[in-house]
Amino acid sequence: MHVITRPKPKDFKVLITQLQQLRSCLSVSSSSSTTFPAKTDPFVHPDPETLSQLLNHRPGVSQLKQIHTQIITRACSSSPSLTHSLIHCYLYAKDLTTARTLFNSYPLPSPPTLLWNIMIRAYSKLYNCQDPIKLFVQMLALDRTLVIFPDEYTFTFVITSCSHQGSLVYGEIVRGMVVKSGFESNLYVGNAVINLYSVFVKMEDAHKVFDEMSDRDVFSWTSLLRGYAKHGEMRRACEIFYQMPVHNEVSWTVVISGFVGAGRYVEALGYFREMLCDGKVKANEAILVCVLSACAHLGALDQGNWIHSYMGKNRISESSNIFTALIDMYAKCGRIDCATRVFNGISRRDVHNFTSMISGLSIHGLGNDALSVFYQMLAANVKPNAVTILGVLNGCSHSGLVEEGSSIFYNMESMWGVVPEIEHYGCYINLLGRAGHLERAFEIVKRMPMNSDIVIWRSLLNGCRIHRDANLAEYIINHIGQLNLHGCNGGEVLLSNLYASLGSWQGVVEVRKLMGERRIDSDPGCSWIEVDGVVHEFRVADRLHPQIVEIRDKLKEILKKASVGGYVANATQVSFDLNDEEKEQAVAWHSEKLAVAFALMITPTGTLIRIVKNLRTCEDCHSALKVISKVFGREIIVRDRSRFHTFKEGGCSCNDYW
DNA sequence: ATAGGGTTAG
Repeated sequence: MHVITRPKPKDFKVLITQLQQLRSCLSVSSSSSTTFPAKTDPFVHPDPETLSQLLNHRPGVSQLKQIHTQIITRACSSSPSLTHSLIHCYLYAKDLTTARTLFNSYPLPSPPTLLWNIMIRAYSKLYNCQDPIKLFVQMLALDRTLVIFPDEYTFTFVITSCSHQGSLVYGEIVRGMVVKSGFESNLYVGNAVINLYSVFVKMEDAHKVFDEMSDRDVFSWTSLLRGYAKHGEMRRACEIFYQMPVHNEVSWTVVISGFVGAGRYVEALGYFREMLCDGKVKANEAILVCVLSACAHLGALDQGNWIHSYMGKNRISESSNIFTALIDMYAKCGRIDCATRVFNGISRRDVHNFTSMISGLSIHGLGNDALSVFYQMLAANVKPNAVTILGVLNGCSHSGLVEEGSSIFYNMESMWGVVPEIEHYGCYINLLGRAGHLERAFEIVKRMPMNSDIVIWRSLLNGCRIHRDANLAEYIINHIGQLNLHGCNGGEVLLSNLYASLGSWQGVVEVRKLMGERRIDSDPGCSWIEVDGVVHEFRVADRLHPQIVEIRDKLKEILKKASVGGYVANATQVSFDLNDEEKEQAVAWHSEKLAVAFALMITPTGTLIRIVKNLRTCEDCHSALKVISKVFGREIIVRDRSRFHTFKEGGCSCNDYW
């Protein structure tokens, strides 16, 4: 039994006085002033009717407990209507435990359907919780003579709960009952079913239910839309989006986040702009978080800045999510100073805020700062999560902080309860490999509790490449061969790059042949550059950009000047998705070089150039950009897949360690 | 009553 603290009589007096005032205002009962000073002192012993009315005013937790105490001491806790109100109030106050206790002690024979429904709904909001289904099963097991049956509300909540907790099996069982009982024609129930199928990407089923519905609303459309968007089927998603009769904040969010999830950031921003032009829907927090994420991925600083000021003007509340997204955006757009300013302005920082800041410092190669924010976080009693640890380890890795990284890696489970996943191993192995502790790294790979994946091998081989350890590299390649890892995409690219950097052209040719047979493509390289608020996208050997001919000519000219400045083309990391004639040009047409040529072509002399790229910068581009920064007197900031490189006067901020 | 959002190693 739960313990209820006795109320302080004084608090209670205030409450009852308030109620009396309220009654007289509403003139609910003109006689109330005469009934109160009756036989017993109402300040100590309010009657059940007063208690019931007090409950109707949605009291806060402490008042609620006082009323509850009174109900118990006045011996009216067996009153169904008072229990009913109490349960409502405890759920409103988010105290599910007490609500459940009351529910369990509900006077026999059974709580009415309404109470079952609100209990199930309350649990379904907890997401990862089996209780809605357990309750539903209990409800079904009731003696049928009680005439307590699930209704359309029950089904809506139970199915929603199945979607939340990822239980398609239960969902389909419940759906069967829905169909039999005829409740599927109810709009809310039907929508819940569509959503269920969409969450599990069973789009044929979702569509079927949708098509057979007699009436649909924006929820039906949005649930269907979300199914396609989450699955990355953006063509279908857009079709549905344009068929919808109305668009609201949620439908726009689903489309924009769908493009972000599919890595199509330019389109995500395009839809955001369309939403603003459309003018019917104002951006809210959810949409801005998505859009900031798109800006972060693209390095679209101008648009990110615009959104930051838009939030100020439109008084969008600065929630934790927004702070996290802003820090991430500024950090990934190269403005670690702005990210820090946002971070410093947060009064109560949560895990996500800290994590975003730490990861941001790490990609800027500021390992020591990342570590100090991490320690600051621990001092503030904020518990790091799996992502936080990845961020710090990554920071250590970029700055060669082997001892600090090791200490965090070996203590993460005991100190913060974060079990090392393969990502953490990958990060740690990367740290050791880069720092030249190749044997130690390899030992860990062999002792890991899980199978190593291609990322792990790539980290190790990258270490071999940096420290020119051909023996270990060969050994690892043989090892990978035995593990038959060739089947997974990325393995082939890795192998061919490695053979190439070891100078084994025989190996390169073999792998390339294999890739051709299996029709394996490497991820196409892609760079973005924002000029005057417009993001330009360049792909390897791009032919799509409207000014591509000019850009190519400009690039030839640039490389000619660069070679005078000491640049020598280096094709050891050529990707092999090109044919022989294109091969010699392959390095020359890497997307970041095209982007730089474009920037040199259209931006004023001396302007800073900022480029974002989806893959790692190859050695050739890295050395070319160093020379270009000197020859053309430009600072060039490139964010590649793993970190920032600031090219200035012939050098790079990463000190060639990446 | 039912639909939407952030950080994530290389």
